[in-house]
Amino acid sequence: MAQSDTVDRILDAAEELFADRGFSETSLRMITSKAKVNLAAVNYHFGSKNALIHAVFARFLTPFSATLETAFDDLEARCEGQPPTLNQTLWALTESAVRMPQRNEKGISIFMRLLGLAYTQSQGHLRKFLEQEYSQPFSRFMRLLKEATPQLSAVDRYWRIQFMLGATAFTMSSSDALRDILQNKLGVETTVQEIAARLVPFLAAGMQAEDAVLMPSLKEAPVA
Amino acid sequence: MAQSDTVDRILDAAEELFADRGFSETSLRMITSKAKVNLAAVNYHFGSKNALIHAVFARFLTPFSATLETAFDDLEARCEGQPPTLNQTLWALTESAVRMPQRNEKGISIFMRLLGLAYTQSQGHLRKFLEQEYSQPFSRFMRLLKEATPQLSAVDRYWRIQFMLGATAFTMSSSDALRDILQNKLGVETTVQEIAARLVPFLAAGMQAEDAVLMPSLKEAPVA
DNA sequence: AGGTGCCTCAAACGTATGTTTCAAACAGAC
DNA sequence: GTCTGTTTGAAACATACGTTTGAGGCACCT
Repeated sequence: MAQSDTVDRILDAAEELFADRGFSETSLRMITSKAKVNLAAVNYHFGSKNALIHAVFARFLTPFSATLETAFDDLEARCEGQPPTLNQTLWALTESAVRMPQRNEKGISIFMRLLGLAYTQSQGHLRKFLEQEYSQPFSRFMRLLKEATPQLSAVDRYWRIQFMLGATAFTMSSSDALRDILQNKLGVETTVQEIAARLVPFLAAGMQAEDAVLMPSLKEAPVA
Repeated sequence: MAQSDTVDRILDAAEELFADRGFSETSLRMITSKAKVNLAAVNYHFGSKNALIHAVFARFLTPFSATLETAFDDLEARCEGQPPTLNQTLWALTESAVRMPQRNEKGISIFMRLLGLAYTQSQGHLRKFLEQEYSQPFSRFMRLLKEATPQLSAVDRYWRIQFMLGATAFTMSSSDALRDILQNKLGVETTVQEIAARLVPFLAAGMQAEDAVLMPSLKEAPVA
């Protein structure tokens, strides 16, 4: 075997198991036995379980954020000073994700689920790690979003970004299960690319929705 | 003390801790010590930790699904045969949630987070429990959605419902953290009602977006 | 007073977890 | 071949978990 292919085997097994079962619910013994590796190897190579979790994210996120930066560079160059539209920005992100070299057939969806879990499970260390490690492309995406939706108030934009993130993370995170259901119910096959193609228009439309009206309950029952 | 106020103290503590930290990350010892109750009381009154989780959901969900049913009844009666609009349907759901009698100041948001966790954490027993216990109002909501969006193909509708579910579950599931961020960044206070008031227009707009176009990467770079 | 159910308590049980240890195996340099 | 630093191996460690136990308390009934 190549020099310490143990490390990669651990990362592969951990990535898949974390995505399937969450972080706390995945033990080191599950990981090492799936990876066919000795238990102590994890602590030897990574130091701790938390550090392993960080490494799983870093292996995907570091090349991805580089890809994303150049995609944004291209986009801004093509727009010559004018701010890119919302659709363009969302597509730049989506295509960067979809075009990432994929380790196996499950591809991007595993990682989408991991990102969803990172936000959902209250693993303080993970959020802190992600925020301080990948703040640059994140901030840039936020800036592009802001320039593409100047009509929104900061608060509206903030919440709608959360809604976008939620729709994306949730859908992608369970896309395997959802695809199966769709297959059984309607007999339709679906790829991650097609899901993305459906998701982006949904997100763009929601992002550009009319301003929220007052809640009907505060006045009368809603009509029409 | 009143007859077994222990049960309620356990439920209160469990509800809050589960919402804060997730199910696996919350131990019975945390719950019983927060509730100022003996450790064995959980297994005595509920039988197991999983059964306690179910009880936490049932305490909220059972009255809620009753409220929701009457809300749907009212809505359909008001529409006199015509199918309710998408906005009406979403508002009926939202208002039913918001109007639930709240046990404490944190109110509905704790429970929204629990529902999000239920979908996110891969606790098989929980999803099974929720699906077979509350399938009726769920199916009814789905039927209303279908009648409110006749222009969508079944596949489009299916995916967009997942997007809605994701935006809702994800946002609500981390709404405390998000509110804190918003508080610190922009100095704005936000109630769950206000989040819901922002969420519904976003969802409705996304649900009714124009049909998805082909993915730009399949042809040329996106312009305008 | 005595007895009966329901409940609480402290302690223990068995198991699973993350981590550590230390000897053995291995690779490459001399 | 021998030495050196790195990696693997089986076993143990300490801790935390969910659950069970059995003795005790308390209220209520006859």
